[in-house]
Amino acid sequence: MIDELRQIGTFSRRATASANHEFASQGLNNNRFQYLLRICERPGLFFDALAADMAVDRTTSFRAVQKLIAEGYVEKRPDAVNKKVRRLFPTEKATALYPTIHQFEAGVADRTIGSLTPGEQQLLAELLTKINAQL
Amino acid sequence: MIDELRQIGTFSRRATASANHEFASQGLNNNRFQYLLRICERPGLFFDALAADMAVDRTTSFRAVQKLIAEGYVEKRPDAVNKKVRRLFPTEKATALYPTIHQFEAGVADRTIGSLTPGEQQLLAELLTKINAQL
DNA sequence: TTTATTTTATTGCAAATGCAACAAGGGGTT
DNA sequence: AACCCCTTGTTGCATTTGCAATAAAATAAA
Repeated sequence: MIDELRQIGTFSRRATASANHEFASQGLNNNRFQYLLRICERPGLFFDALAADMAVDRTTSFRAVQKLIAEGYVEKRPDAVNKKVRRLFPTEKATALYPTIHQFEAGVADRTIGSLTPGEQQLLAELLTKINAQL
Repeated sequence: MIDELRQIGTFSRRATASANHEFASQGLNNNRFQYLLRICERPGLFFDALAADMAVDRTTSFRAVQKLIAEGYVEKRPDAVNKKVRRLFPTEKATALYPTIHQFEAGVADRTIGSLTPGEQQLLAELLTKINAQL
């Protein structure tokens, strides 16, 4: 079982490294492409929810998003009712770039998971959901 | 398919984060527990082979191992025939600690992948091998 | 053999990471 | 109300990370 655990790790590192390399020229390396994808897909998300969602360190996530804000990809707006939360929204610049990043991610998914039969893909999804629920 | 890709990522991060936290008190955080496991299991491995094996950056791997050497976990020895390669070996201190780290990793594997039936585990291993071969 | 290319180890440097801590608001209890 | 705990955002600081570059040995090509 340890072997599966390690295979998941190396696969994950290889996949994210390829996207980081791909988007480095646009300042979206260091997993910033990932944060940006999530903010585009769930606008209004706030800092800690984003970090929890991605299962990354709160402060690392915070600073990555701060950089996205500084680069003009994300806008931070105060919540209407809760004075503590700052909601995150993609800018025009981000929504314009979103299809490209999404397509790259879809390409990786297609070249890897797409090599499985539809039945295997379905099965993989179920197995991943099961094991993820244990952590 | 993108969802599976992301599930693999979050699962991987959660799993490695838990081990990093577990062994931080012994200076084996920042994935150093992983490097150490591999060196214990394949003594004589050299720097670049280790990095390629784990699918991590060469220099990051190099410095992590340098720290393991500084902390007395690993010994670096010149190869007999090839003057370029430095082979890595676990010290007494490392071999003494190995069972504990291995057991922790096995525990994570058991609590997650162990929640699947034996048939599902076999299937997961096959699916992971297939998708890993594409990267 | 000589030259070129690849492999392996290593360092410089700027940026990212993550633990610890803090501030301040929210929500619950008494 | 007053009190306490939890949540959310934020910063300080030492360490880690990773791109780029270098040196030197090995291998391939000429």
